[in-house]
Amino acid sequence: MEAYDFIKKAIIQGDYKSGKRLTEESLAKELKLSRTPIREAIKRLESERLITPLKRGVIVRKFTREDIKQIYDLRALLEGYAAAQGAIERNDENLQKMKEANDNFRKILKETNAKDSEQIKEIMNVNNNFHQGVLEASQNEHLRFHISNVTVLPLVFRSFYWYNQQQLNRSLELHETMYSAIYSKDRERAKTAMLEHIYQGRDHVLKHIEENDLFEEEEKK
Amino acid sequence: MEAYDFIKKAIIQGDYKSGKRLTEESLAKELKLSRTPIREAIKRLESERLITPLKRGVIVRKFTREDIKQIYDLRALLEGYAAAQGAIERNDENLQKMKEANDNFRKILKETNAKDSEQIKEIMNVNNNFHQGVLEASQNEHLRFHISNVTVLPLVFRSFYWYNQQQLNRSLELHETMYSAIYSKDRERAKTAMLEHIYQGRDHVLKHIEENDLFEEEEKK
DNA sequence: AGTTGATTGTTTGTATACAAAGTGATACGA
DNA sequence: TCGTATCACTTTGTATACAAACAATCAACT
Repeated sequence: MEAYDFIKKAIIQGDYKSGKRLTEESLAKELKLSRTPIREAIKRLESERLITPLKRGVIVRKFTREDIKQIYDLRALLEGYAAAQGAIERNDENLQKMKEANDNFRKILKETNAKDSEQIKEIMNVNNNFHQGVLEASQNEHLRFHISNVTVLPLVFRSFYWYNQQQLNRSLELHETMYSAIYSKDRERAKTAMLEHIYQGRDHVLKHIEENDLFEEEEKK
Repeated sequence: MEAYDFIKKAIIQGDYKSGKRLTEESLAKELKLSRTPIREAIKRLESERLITPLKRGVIVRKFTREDIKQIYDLRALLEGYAAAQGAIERNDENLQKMKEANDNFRKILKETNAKDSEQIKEIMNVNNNFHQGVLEASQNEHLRFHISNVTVLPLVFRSFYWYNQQQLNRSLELHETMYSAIYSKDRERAKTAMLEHIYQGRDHVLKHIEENDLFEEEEKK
């Protein structure tokens, strides 16, 4: 369990890069554990598809452009639905959580113009809290589970590092639109804002990896 | 791997019933394996949420009415989207597969009025093939993965056992509507038919378990 | 009688040893 | 030089042993 959390975090944060080979023994040595708990962690990560099985051992999963597009489409579908449902089902606690996240978001953007890594972590955090709030508002545990599997990808996680100030402001704006829509039980407006927010993220990520040529192309035959 | 398949199948088919305690040793004895491969299987099933971890060991997951509703809502969302996308992205191979499934479906319904368990298995099979075809047509691997995790639940799997002839006919009808909609690239009609098909399934399952009082209620405090 | 504590047995967590299977390198022959 | 066979090495798969955590039972004390 400890091993699972450690490896998962390392993958999401990009410490273990795409394509990196993970062998049980080296992980065991690094985490000072035997191979047994490592094996369990690997099996779980495999079924979450964060790692790819080879004929022999596993590597950290590689994502193609096509993957990114598909994943964001899926995310838009799921989170759009969550926003729409949330607008109907939300309770006071949910509203509270969303509001708090947005207040903090605004505070962070106001206080500092410096884009240091501390600020980015805080932004990732409030962004996460807000989405969490929307999800909880939807009152659908299963929806929540599937979204969390879609959101956890390294590229999604790291995307905030490449946002500029204007994009961050737009994000906050959309969060606040969502909040007010969910508050006033406006399904459609909540959904629309969520979709724009997510597509903003998608375009941003795609552009970033295009510009930086971040994809090692898959092997050509 | 072998252990994983075996246990998963047993759960889906209902051989291991909801709430059944699974201990590593007894499974090891039953499958004539050591505990190690059993452990891996259990970890995977846990992350697919087919089993629930206890403080000590695991049990086959119990589903509540609320679970069923949420799962079907999710399935409608995902498969509805798959149908809509499929109507745009489908290729000849996809169409072929869907058509074949439906032809077989019709044949099965025509040939036999007897509702024996052999027929039911065949129907589950063609139904599965058709949905598979729609999924493939959507050309979204990630969508496919998530749907497969939603569809695999015991109650969903077994639902065909309780369909009557009229409901089966209606299912086929909807399949054929979907096929023709996807063939002629009619997004909306494809989606609508899929939604009706899935909600038909949901209402059916809910009614069945209501009538047969299939839920042991969760413990009351 | 009811509550608490100790004891015993069961089940999981972790480590390790050994077998099996894949990978790579080298040497030999065509 | 190229291909192939063999051998050594690495890495995973499985079994098993032991330790730790938990559960259940029973007894003793209030």
